[in-house]
Amino acid sequence: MRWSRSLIPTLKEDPAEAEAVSHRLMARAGLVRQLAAGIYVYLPLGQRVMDKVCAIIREEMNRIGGQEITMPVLHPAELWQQTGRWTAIGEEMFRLKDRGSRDMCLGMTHEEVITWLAAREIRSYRDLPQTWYQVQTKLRDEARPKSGVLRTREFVMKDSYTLDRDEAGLDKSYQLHKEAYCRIFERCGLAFHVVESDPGMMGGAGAHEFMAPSQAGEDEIALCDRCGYSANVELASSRPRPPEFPDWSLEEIATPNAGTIEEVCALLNVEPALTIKSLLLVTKDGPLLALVRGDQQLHEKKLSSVVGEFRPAHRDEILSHLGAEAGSLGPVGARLPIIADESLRVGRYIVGANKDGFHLRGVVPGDHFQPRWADLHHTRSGDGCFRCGADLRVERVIEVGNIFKLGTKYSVSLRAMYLNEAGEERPIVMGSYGIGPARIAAAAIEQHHDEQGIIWPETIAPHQLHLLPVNMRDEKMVELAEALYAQLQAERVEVLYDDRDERPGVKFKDADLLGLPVRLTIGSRALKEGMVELKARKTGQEFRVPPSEVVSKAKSLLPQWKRHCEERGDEAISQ
RNA sequence: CGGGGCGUAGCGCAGCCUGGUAGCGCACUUGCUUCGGGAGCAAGGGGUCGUUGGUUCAAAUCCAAUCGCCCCGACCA
Repeated sequence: MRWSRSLIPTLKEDPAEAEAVSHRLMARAGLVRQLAAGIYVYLPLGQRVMDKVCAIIREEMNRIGGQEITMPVLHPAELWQQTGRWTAIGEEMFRLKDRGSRDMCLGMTHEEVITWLAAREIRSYRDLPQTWYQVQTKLRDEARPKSGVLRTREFVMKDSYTLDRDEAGLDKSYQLHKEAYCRIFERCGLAFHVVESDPGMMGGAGAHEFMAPSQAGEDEIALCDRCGYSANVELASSRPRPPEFPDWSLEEIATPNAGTIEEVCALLNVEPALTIKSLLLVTKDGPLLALVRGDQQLHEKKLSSVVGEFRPAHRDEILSHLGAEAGSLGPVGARLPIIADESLRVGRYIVGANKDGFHLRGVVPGDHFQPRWADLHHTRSGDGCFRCGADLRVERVIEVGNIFKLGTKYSVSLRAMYLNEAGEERPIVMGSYGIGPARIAAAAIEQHHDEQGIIWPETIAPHQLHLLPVNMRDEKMVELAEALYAQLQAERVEVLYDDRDERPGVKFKDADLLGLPVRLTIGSRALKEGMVELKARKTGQEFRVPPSEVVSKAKSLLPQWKRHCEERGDEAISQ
């Protein structure tokens, strides 16, 4: 590709609205432009990256027996009403009416459509298993689009769905997807973790997420380096380190004007881990006192998975149920259901006395009050792994893929059935699997860049080689550049030829910004000795070679590319 | 949806507090010089100051409403 004839609008400065590294670099390198909040145009280089990523995804999906289809973006409401998601999903779904006033929506995911298709095309156990996938645009009216292409309202997703006759079949399909996904992210040059995740509204029996470490991520995962435990913090269990418990006996102590944990701790000169945070909540079954250790955070999702929806109590409710203000609440003597975090099973603590200005010291949970135990705390770095006890590490990550065991949730509601050998009607057992190619591209940039710009993994770089003649007014240089351009193309090396009549500094800066794996510089310095220069973007290594050796040297600097070419035509792994 | 910030030339910004009719850098056009890390000189083109309404002799500037974008939080199939 000749730069002079291409749309590659690089920017010297960061766009004002871009904060995340990948957002800044994608805009500056001329990969994307923003049309509106969470809506992006992919320019030629950005499109090439997306094409590369999608090609890898398609290869790996086909390898596990996936068949590509394309489902519609526009869906009739009826399908979504049948599964209950028409009402279960809120404002995140784009809804509209057609000219006949029929309710329609824009597809944010395709379980409904795929199940509709399965319901009408699958009849017998002989038709199973099946793996169907598409690479298609999803629309979600996100409450807050952010971080460039990391969270957008319109985005391309590879989504696939497996159809099996039973759980065992699903397990196998699920495992194949898990392995395929690992290969995809590896080939795209990403560092990533596979973690257990919360199946959430997708319903079903199990789920994993593929998480690429990055500061720009929105999720956090807990990792154990010793036993390999890894989970989204939404789900992760941990054992907070117990403090040294003083040998307190039970007594009431005055704590005037000390309401918050910090104030109480400052007043009594103790660490927060020796206190208990008591929160009065209102559930649909009435008031409930929830307890976590003073240095811990209540994990609202964990609690609501145990007690259902809840809200904090109002001041008058607190006064009427416990007879004290929020700063002096405690479980002792409370005539309320109490739920306490597991980490409180041991120790002696300071708790509110349910009497303004007083606390109780030396309270032993399970002894002085009887709670129901549950995992309610937020996992933090340094907590003990609940499996092996080693220190957990909490890392910020970008979710680049997820896999769900759906089970029969959708096949039952949409009547996607098959007949087994005995002639009995059975619901199809389904799985659902998603990957965001734009997130892969952005995560790759987040993980591979420096002050000067992007450092693309070879496999998803928009081009392999950046051909840079230093001076386009030097006939000899141009002659050689043109010859090498033709030769490299003939050898199927993807070349971006910077044939612009720009000053060298501009071209070098842009080359670093675009971050193609190999730069081929043709300049007067080396040319005097009949040489040209090859430089690896990643390592900064430079090589002087005669023009005749450019192709072989360039290829040796692109091992991934070479291996990828050799691998083409691999036999598919059948299911 | 709650909190905060910002909308002035293609991009990045100043001007606003203290009203007097718009400026800087980059980019762009032309010419000359320059050519291995974002060149220099000279001459140009380009802006209903997000929008609407109000105050005023006069509004980019003050007031109100509204739209848009970003960040934090809530939410997130």
